[in-house]
Amino acid sequence: MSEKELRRSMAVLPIGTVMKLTSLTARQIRYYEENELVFPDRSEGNRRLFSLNDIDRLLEIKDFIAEGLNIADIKQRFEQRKEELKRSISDTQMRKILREELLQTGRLSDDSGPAFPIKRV
DNA sequence: ATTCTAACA
DNA sequence: TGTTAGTA
Repeated sequence: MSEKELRRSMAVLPIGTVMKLTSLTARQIRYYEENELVFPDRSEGNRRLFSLNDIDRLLEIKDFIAEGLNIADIKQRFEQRKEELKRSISDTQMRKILREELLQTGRLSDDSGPAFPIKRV
C-alpha cells in the first residue's frame, strides 16, 4: 500500500471535525455506524476516530440518501463495489501471470527494462 | 468543551 | 431524525 493511501486510511478525526466536513449531524453519523455503513476506530476514551476515507464514504452516503436510497440499498451498493473491486484485482493478477508467461516464451518485450533492445555480442 | 449511550413530552 | 439527560 502506498504512503498516500496509508494517510487516507489513518483514523485521526474526531466526530466534531467530521460534522463540519460533511454537514452531517452527530446523530446521523452515529446512526450510519450503527447500521455498518462506516467503521470508525475508537480512541482510548471510546471516542470515534475517522479517516479521510471515512469522510469520502460519509459524503457518498449523504448523496445516496439524497437520491432516496435507504440503509439497505446503500449497503448493497457498497457490496457491489466491493465485488467489482475483487473482479478488478483478479484481472490485474491474471494479466500479470499471463505477461510473465509470455515473457518466458520470449515473445513480449519486458517494459520494466530499457526502452530499447540491448545489443548482445 | 467534546463526545458517548440510551431513551422519548 | 431531533433532542435531552447523565457520563467519561
